[in-house]
Amino acid sequence: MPDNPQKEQPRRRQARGERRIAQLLEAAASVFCTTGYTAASTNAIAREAGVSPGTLYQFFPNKEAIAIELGDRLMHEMREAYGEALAPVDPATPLEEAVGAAVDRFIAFNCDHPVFFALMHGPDIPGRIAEEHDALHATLVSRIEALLFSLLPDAPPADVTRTAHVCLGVYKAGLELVLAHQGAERDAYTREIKNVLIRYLEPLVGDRLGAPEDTGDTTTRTA
Amino acid sequence: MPDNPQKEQPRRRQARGERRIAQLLEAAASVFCTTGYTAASTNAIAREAGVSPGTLYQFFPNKEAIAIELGDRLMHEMREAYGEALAPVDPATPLEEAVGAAVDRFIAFNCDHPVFFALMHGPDIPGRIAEEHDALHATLVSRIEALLFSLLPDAPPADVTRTAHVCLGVYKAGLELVLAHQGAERDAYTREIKNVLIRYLEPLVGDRLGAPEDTGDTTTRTA
DNA sequence: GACAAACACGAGCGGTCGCTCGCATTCTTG
DNA sequence: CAAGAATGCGAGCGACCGCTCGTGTTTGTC
Repeated sequence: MPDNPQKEQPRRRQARGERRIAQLLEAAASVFCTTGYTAASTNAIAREAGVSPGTLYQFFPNKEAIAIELGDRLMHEMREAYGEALAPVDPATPLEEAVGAAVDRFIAFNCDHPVFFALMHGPDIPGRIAEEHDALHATLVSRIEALLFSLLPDAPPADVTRTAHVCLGVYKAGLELVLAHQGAERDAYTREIKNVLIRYLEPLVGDRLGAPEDTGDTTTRTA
Repeated sequence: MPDNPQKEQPRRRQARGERRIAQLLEAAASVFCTTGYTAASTNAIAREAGVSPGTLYQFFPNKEAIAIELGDRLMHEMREAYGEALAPVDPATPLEEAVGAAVDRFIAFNCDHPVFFALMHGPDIPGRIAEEHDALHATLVSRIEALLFSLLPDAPPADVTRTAHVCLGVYKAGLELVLAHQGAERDAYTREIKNVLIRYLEPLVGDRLGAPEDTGDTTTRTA
């Protein structure tokens, strides 16, 4: 057995091929954005890229692979550019700052790459992309959970998890509103989303700072 | 010209036909729920209803008409059962009560009719359903605007509109979370959505009642 | 019972879509 | 330059889908 059955022989790509791949992915992003994944035909993607259907299938085994490759590149770019937004948050950071920074980063990424939203929120996406989305979703939820738990060590875990899911859901709804507007209105909606999240979380953690309520707690204050 | 060109002759339906129509709509609701509108094939709907494709087209001119009829019936049922949730709100009602009642009503309706969510939020719905959804959306936004305006007569209209859109977006995100859970967890998420909305709106209207802030305003207080 | 209208069937038509295949062209390598 | 690999083309295959049509069955009316 000279060849391993599972190992696909790595075709030696020429520079031309790499250019075609990038071109096809760009065309696919455009078509996915305007029509969604299922409604996007491979012939339309090839036409948008100015090549023939056969050429498209020279570089991608099937339609799903196009979306997967696009999703992988977006994920990589996201982790590279905004990975720190996923990093554990310093508990000393004011709530407004932490929420504002995270929201700004993710909204900026989605505004720069609208196809990300189209791929992740389509109801008809291929299984692999759905897996990636679920993984990202779970990562974000656990990050938010960690932040909340560091602020509310005595809260029931189920409540923390639920609150984290609500935060992420609110962010996604806000993202949709933000992407639907432009310019000053877009900024105003971004501001509103931060307000929603801050006002939602403030009563939970607000007693740590500056706004003491007579709830009888004796938790230590930072600063 | 003995016949009016635009007037479709009303076929005399027998009781059997009405039963078939209800049966087909129920099957369509089931298929739409599980696969979405575009991915649902008319053959699958007919199979689910236990009839042949030809029978389906005895009662519906095309696939879109099935979704439209389903949407119309849902809209009618919604207006009949929960129309009062759309009615103008008495400005004297406490915020918690108004928000809680509206959220409860709409969430109950969506839990009873999950196909409503599938039809209204699919990205591939036919134009007529999209129109109905937009109309409903606009109605809800203007209702919320009216409520907000009655509480904040001196706020810029653009801000009121934006706040209304944010409220509706938050509600929709919450609806998705609520529908994804069951039992006690579902109730807990419902409670959280109300919290998000109340805490978001409270700082805007809270100064009308009990929690005066030294913002220097001299607006008259009710009660 | 006679007759027409409504109901029911399911093979199949026209069309689209994902994808293939045979062949031409361009690049790399020796 | 020659040979082979990578790239490029586009007609078209097979499958599926929305929908039709000819035919047969049930129901209502006289």
